[in-house]
Amino acid sequence: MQIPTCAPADLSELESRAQAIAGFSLGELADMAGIAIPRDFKRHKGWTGQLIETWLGATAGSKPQQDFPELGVELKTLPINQFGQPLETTYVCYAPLLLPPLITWQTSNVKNKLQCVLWVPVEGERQIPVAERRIATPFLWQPNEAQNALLQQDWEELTEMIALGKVESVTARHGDVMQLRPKAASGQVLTDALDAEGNKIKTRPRGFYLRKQFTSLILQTHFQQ
DNA sequence: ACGTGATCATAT
DNA sequence: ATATGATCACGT
Repeated sequence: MQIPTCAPADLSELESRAQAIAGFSLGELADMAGIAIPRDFKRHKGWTGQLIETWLGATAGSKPQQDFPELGVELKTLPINQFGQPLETTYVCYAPLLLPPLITWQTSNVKNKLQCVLWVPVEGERQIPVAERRIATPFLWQPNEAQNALLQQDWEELTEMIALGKVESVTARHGDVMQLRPKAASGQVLTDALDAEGNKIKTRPRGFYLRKQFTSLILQTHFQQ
């Protein structure tokens, strides 16, 4: 098995590549790719995601769009426990705090990113050495009507808060399936936002995250069928 | 025990 | 500074 040298030409090629790495350990995949394996993720938090990107042929780099733009697919690795339940929330995208005036759910980055996701569940329990953690079964997901409605509802609630200049009163407790949380290198990083009077303020950058309960439902729904 | 808020590495 | 890849770790 070899690292692909180009992006997958179509959806079936992406799916084949994903199925091909299922069952392998992170150590095996890293060795075959000539990538060093960290002892833990304290200083290597995105390591698994980048390893899987390499194996699937995603273009490296940080673009505000999908990982496979020509296929309209976003890649997400998801750390799971021995029962197949998510261990972490899932980052979706940066949250604009100075809202484009005509933004709607339909035109939002969240909707765009979540239209089609290739989920790659990976064993993530800290007791398992990084090299021994295995890739579970990857699968493509598109939100069904109910899931889409939940996401839209949360996006609209959170976006309205931002639009009303109430970013700083939003906590991670808002949102049923998706939350807004700080997303930065440290608590000292500040970006522009608006207060309730429309004045520019400085606040911590935020990102949208999917709650574990929601990604757990996605896994359950997929694997029960 | 768990989720929230904080944090780490890297590219542009 | 923005944005990607996320997990860490403390307070509740």
